[in-house]
Amino acid sequence: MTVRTRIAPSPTGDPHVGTAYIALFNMCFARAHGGQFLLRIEDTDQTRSTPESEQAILDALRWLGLDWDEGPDVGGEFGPYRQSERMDIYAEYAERLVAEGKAFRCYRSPEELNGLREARREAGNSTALKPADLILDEDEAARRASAGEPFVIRMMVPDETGSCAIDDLLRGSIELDWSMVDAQILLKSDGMPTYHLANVVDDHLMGITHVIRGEEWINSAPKHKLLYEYFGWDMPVLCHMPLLRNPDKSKLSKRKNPTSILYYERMGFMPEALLNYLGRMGWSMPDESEKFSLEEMQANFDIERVSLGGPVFDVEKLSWLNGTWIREELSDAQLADRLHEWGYNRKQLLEVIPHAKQRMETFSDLAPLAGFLVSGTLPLTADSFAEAKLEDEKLLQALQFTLWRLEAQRHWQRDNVFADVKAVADSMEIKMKDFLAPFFIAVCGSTASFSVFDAMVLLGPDMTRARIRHAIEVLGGVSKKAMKRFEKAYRELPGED
RNA sequence: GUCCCCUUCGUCUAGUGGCCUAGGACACUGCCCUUUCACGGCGGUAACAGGGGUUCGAACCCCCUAGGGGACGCCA
Repeated sequence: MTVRTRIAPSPTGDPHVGTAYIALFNMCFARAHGGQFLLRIEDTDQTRSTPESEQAILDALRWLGLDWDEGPDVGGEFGPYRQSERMDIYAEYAERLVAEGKAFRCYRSPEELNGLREARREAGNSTALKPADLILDEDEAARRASAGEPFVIRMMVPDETGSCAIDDLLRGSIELDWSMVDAQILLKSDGMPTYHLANVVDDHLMGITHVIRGEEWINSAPKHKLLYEYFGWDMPVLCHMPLLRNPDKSKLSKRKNPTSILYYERMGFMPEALLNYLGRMGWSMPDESEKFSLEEMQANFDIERVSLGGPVFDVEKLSWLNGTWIREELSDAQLADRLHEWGYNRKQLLEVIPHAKQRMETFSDLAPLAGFLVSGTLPLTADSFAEAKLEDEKLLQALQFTLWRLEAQRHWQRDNVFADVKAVADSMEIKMKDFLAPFFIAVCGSTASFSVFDAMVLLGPDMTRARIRHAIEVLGGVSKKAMKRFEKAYRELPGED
């Protein structure tokens, strides 16, 4: 048995807990059956992945204690788990399907596609574009081809009304209507494969026998099944895990919850405890114990014990669990080592000292000056913001707008963070000095601190955003109605789209 | 809107037709321990979404309804 977790770097480079969640279950499943557990990095979208964001994910998984086997090298210089630069192997497979009439070149422009979808919608059909919608007559196709227009390769799909049966390890047989299945793009106009092609080709080449992935993939399973049939390959057994949820039950997202593994590390959670908690999401030990190690989970793993309701990621319970790990599993000496390793080491001290030194008269000044860097959620109340000169609505707006802006920031460096904050201040026509006050309080816990931008950089994106989010909460939060108003105002700000 | 998945305390879950008067954990709460706060110990509040079947018997099987979620991209 060989299973594999496919990893997609997020645009911001944050390693997502959902990735670790899926990886954990893949790994336990594989190891419990004496099989292999492989990783595969998704690298087909150049706008998303960078060497740094890929490395960040691998590091985060290792930090959690997850390890993977060295699988077959599917074609690259980057090792077994990493997709190669030799993307041409996918083009070859795509062309093979074209030659066999199982895929076709599509020269349609984005505008044409929108028009076609609109037409289908108006006709009361699903918006799934079918080959019949897309294929141009021979003359036009030849014209565009000779004009050198960009094209993609799409797969042929049935235009019938029946359904496709997909077998899921946990859910049994699922019937999906062919009407919902569009002529999926296999190869993009830049020559890169989409997930669907790369996924099938890689899995075949890597000898994958079981695929455990998120529930969000159920709907594309018919495409994958079709591709296996087209290529004449054996299809792996599919298993779709429930999705981790926000407290409001929506799919776990950064906007509503800290989702980055880095946040939990920064917050001071033990990797063992975080992994343990992830293992309790939708799964239970046969004896229902709450605290267990990765080894224990593997030893007792049974995929049948996965429950299908989407579990809400509850930081409160995670905190309790982490507490039990600290108290029950760590000797005093071990805890000292962990603390040192975590945030009380020379390297981290050297990062703070340049900012703290000028403000110190005695060594004991350091803790009040820099304590916020080794804190989690700051103990703030609405009164904490009394010093801020902004009126309530403006204050919330300033925090919310900046938070949105920072959520989109992909390069967490001082200049960029500064530019983001400044941009919002300028567009709201608030003086920087007044604008910054609430951020000092939200991020540093006080207006008496060194540069809030340096603080944000030292704290990292996840902790910074979590603190701003927390500030908004203690200030009473933004009501649904106000949120609508804010979103509108935010869009209308100069410099925002 | 269309299709798919899901539905046990507020949350994570046990439960695979009789062991269920539905068990455990977090949170909340009462008491004990304690110079305080925690930790720990002992209690408490709290759930089978609703309606129809099947069955001697249903949280569990089937159907309908409702609710939640997901998918409908040259993102994964």
